[in-house]
Amino acid sequence: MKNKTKRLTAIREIITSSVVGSQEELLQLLLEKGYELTQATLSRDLKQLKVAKTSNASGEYVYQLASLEKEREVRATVFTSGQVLQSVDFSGNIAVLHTRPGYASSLAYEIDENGKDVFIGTVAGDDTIIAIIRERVTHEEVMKNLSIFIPELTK
Amino acid sequence: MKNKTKRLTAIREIITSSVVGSQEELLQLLLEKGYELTQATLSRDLKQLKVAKTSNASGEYVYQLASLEKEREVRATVFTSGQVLQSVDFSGNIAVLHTRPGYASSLAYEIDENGKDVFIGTVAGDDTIIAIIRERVTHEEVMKNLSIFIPELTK
DNA sequence: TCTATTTATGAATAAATATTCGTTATAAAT
DNA sequence: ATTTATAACGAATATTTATTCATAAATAGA
Repeated sequence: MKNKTKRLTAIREIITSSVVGSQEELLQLLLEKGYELTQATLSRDLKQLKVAKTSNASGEYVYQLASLEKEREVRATVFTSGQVLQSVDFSGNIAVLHTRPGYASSLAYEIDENGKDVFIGTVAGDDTIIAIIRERVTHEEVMKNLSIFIPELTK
Repeated sequence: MKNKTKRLTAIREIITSSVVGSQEELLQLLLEKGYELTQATLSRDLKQLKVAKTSNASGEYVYQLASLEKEREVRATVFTSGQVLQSVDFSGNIAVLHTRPGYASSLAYEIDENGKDVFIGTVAGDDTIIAIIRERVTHEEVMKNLSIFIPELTK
């Protein structure tokens, strides 16, 4: 059933981009997007997606993706947007990476996760990452490593 | 009403330490602990605490603290469990210290205060500290210095 | 292809949860 | 102290959400 997959994606999009307080409300939004389903199905969908109902700072009830799921969404968005990493410079055993404003932390997180072989650690500001290169690792190796998980460098 | 504060704490404790699938169930656990209240009050408490109802990997419904609240809980635990500093790596005259997320600043502060003999300065991100080692100070000396004020390294 | 099994779904309903309304207690102000 | 406002709460109920039961569609196996 191909429709279900698309519907689940639509549900994710809706609840990440707007405040939805009940299944009836969400159901309405889905209907407007052309998805025909009942509250029973929606309840099952939400369970499967691990959507949580909680309250926000304004004291309203809201549906939201479970924290882990949400992180993954955000990360995926950052990566696919394709303009995050803007430059890489070296000075001895230090690499300085410039990113779009605000993106340094999330990129540094990825580097921490995937670049342990070449870096011993990173510190991120707002648009700059200082990454300390492991001893005896060359700049070429660093670039190669970065290119693995950051498409922009392949160009 | 002093009782409410204690009750809210009890609710937090219960849902972080066990799987609770409904308010009725939670209500029962609270009664066993000596808290007398009705489902109506519990519903209000959960809203105030920003407790979320979601589903876990086993396909059950569970109540859990909202992500931010949860982080705070975890962090409090960390302090008392003595696991802030997680690793120390060196690359030439630079030491990189990894900490639990969010702890880099406070640890860097301690290092600045107590490590002037071995470091000329530090920069902290969220979970990483870059510390620049004074010339002609060995890695051994650095580790010895760190061990003075960070219990984990003594082991 | 034909049968068996799984998956998806809606209608109806059960179960769970939130709110309304009224009351009592607590605190603040004069 | 008396009034006024605020917060806490339960009983009843409205609302919301999950599940049961039945059916149809898709998938797998022979």
